Amino acid sequence: MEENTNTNVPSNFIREIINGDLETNKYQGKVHTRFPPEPNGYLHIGHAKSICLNFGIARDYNGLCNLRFDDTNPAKEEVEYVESIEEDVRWLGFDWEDRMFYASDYFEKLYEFAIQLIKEGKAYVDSSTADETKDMRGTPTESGKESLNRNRSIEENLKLFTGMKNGEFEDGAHILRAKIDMTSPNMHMRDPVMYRIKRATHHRTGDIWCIYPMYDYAHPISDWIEGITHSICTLEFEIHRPLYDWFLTELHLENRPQQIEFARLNLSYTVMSKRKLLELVQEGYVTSWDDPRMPTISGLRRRGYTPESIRSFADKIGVAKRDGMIDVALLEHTIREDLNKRALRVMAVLKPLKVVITNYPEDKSEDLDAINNPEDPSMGKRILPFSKEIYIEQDDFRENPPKKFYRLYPGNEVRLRYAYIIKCNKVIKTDAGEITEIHCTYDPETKSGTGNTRSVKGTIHWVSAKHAIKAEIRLYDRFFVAEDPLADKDKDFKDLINPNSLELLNNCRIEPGLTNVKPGDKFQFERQGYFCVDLLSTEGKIIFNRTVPLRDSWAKIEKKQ
RNA sequence: UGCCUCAUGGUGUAAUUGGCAACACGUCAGAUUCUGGCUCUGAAGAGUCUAGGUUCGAGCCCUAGUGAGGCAACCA
Repeated sequence: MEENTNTNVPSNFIREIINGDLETNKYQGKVHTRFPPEPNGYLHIGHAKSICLNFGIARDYNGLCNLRFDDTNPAKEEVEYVESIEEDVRWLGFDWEDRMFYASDYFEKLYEFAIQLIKEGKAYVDSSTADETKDMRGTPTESGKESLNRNRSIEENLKLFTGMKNGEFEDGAHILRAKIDMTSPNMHMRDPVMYRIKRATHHRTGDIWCIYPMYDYAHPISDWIEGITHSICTLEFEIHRPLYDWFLTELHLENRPQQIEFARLNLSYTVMSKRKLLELVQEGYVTSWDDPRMPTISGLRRRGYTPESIRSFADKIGVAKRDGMIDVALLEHTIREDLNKRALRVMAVLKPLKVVITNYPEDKSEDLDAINNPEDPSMGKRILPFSKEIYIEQDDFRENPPKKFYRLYPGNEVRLRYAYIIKCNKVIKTDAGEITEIHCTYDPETKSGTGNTRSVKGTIHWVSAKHAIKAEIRLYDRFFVAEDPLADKDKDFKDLINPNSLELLNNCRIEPGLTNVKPGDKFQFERQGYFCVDLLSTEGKIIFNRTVPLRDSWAKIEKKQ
């Protein structure tokens, strides 16, 4: 039974499990997954892995995937996060149709199940303090001790738990615990907490409840209620699985979902934990959750990443149980791969150097043809104005060229892309020796598209000085200097922030056709990289973010020298 | 001195379930090129953590080690 129709995705252990379940007809041929974020922060690329995994499996096996908000802790959760999560999942290209749920949808049912467990003697109310509970739990190597309240009568437990629900007690006065085994080598089985009293306004249920279920209790039941077959989560929950199964067993539930754990994503040169990302935002190391240097979905979106590139990345990294670290180079590869096919080519000069073409008529200007995307002829052509004074990239001129430098230097010729071959005759400098402009002559016989066969080693980009428009361009680089900013536990990861992660250029010149760009528009600036119009860009002030530079083999050659 | 899990080129995943270790990224070289991009061609790079065992045959099965990660919120 080969249900996997997506040939881009290599086999993985989760698909093996599903294939096995399909063969044994464990779930009557059904495959139903879910993506269950807690709405307490913004989604990041690690979540994208999980989203692509869960929705991807549902798609490939003709199954379903739910979006479920795991909102059992009102102290940390907000609607703002719910909304951003919905937006991000949708943006990534996935559809939960009418299956958006909340753990809080099941508060009533969860409460009834808790009563059932109390009645069967499998749960009890403990009135110990939090500290006492902690002390009694033992350590990984020493077993715990039973609470004095462990043997309360069912009637008393019922009365107390009802009282907890009805608001008769202070926060922290009691908890409801599952009666399992205080000597278990698995700490999570030592009478885990099922409910705590917490007076906090829940973003959906308001003040209706003052007791809230814990994750370990709510999650298996929520999965079961929704008919989830494969409950996929990250490795740190592995040790919770016996508890997940315990609740389902003790509640006598049929068609039980199974929890499967995979390794979370670690990406080099960044951090992924919500707490650390929050720290970066709150302490002003970045401007916001969607700062283009953030590994959040919204940050990547603003940086210029496409949903397609992120999905392709998720497919390429695979799924396994061993934790490792993925090289950002792979992420960068997927966005280049995607944008290479689709992005309009355009000329932009980031650090302008004026070139005067001395033998070109003063008032003349020409309209030149430029190809929009050599990878896709259907994208057509555009017109580029040319005139006597142009700007080229400062990096494309050297007064004293190193070996293998094919660009402009005194006495050398280069082709101006889509225009003419020019020759550098003179370098104009200030008294201080600073180069202010270059004087060149052009060869009128070498106009692009005229069939002239004379060729030179280098081709450089340019814009016409009097036609070009100004723009601000933000060059982003990796946010940390260390591959794993958390590797050294004695060091604060914030000390490893790359001081040059943002280079702001506000004197850039871009071709005039770009006057009306809109936030989110994506381009390849020829020879430089992929750029995207920033969220805050306006007609009066155009702002571009560099998504990723082009691969640059010259930079490698130069570095070697 | 516990319990759970994991171990395959630099990185990340595969390996028809016991049959010549493959793919992608990265790296290097070359070809092509009006983008030092793309594309194309080729190369280097692991003999599968270690030691035993079973077998005609082991990355895969068994035993014992070693190393790494996780587990002691009224967080998820």
